[in-house]
Amino acid sequence: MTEAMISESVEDYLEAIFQINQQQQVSRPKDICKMLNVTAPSVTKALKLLAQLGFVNYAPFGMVTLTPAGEKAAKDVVHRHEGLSSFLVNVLGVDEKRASETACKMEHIIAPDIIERFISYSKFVQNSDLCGPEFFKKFLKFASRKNASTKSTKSKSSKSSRKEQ
Amino acid sequence: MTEAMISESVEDYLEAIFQINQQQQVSRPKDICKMLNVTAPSVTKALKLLAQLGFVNYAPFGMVTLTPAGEKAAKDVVHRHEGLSSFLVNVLGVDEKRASETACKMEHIIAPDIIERFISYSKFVQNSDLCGPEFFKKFLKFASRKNASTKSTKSKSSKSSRKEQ
DNA sequence: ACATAATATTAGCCAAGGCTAAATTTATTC
DNA sequence: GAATAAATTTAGCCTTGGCTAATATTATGT
Repeated sequence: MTEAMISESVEDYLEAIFQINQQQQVSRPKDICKMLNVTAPSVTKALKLLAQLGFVNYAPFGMVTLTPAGEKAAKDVVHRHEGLSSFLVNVLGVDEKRASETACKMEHIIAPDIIERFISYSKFVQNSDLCGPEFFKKFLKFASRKNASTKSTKSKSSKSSRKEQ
Repeated sequence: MTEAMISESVEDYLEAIFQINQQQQVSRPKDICKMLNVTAPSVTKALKLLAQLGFVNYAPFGMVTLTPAGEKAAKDVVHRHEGLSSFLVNVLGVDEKRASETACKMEHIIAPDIIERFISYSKFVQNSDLCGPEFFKKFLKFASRKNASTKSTKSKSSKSSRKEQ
């Protein structure tokens, strides 16, 4: 009923600020620009919105920190991001960089309980000895075989299955 | 280099038109409205764009059909949709309806080669006897255990994808 | 065939979230 | 402590893709 709905963009900013603050206590707009690949005016505008939503402490020309609510929301996004990213890496064998990029998009659009399923699955497969450690290797072989016979992507190089661009 | 980039919205319209045409040869704007939960003017506007992109045959007050290019693009979207949907149902145990809703969002944002991974995985797990038929059941149990201890979703169901303002 | 209902279209608005250019503020350097 | 550089903000534009209200067209029922 309350809760105001958080847009994808807002989630991205929260996540970015959280990450930056991990390393330097506070965020400056410039850092956020770099992290999200947007221009400075976009960041200013976003910060005003975040402040208005009660997620950040912000005053013009000042440093940016997360409020408790912002911290909570950010941690939630990060949880989803990391869970999905793990899934992509550990279950599907996607390389780290692309897994993170992909998680970054998935995290906003998939319902939380389904995201938890992804996370559970990832954990399950890793713990489970129902299928040996063979399992993952076999899948990678299976997937690359499929890949070979598929028009799907233009996939530039694709010379060695993993890490294609 | 060419290829013009297809937006999410365009993909949704293509998919909808394709599905409708499966059952009734041609689509009328009204059907598209219903399928996508948008208003008639939105459909008109979209159809003009689709026609301009060369994906549909459309004249005001006329029926809508897909051009060969539109057909190709639509089939591609449908392939991704069904593959992802299968994955969600068969690997993660999500129910059909929500799987379809979720696939509908995932299909636009995940790179094609990664979508193929999802699809491969789904097939692999189903064929593979590396892990018995126990595997899926055990996972469901595992997941519901996890689930119990999670606040996760209010899930409000949002009956049909778009438009929750 | 004509009145009414159903469909489509046009016109124009709105919000989100980018962007550039210009102005302002803060930092740095001699 | 000026002068310049760097960072930030303001102002205003643009595109996408919805929407409503009003208009126009097509279909239907008697």
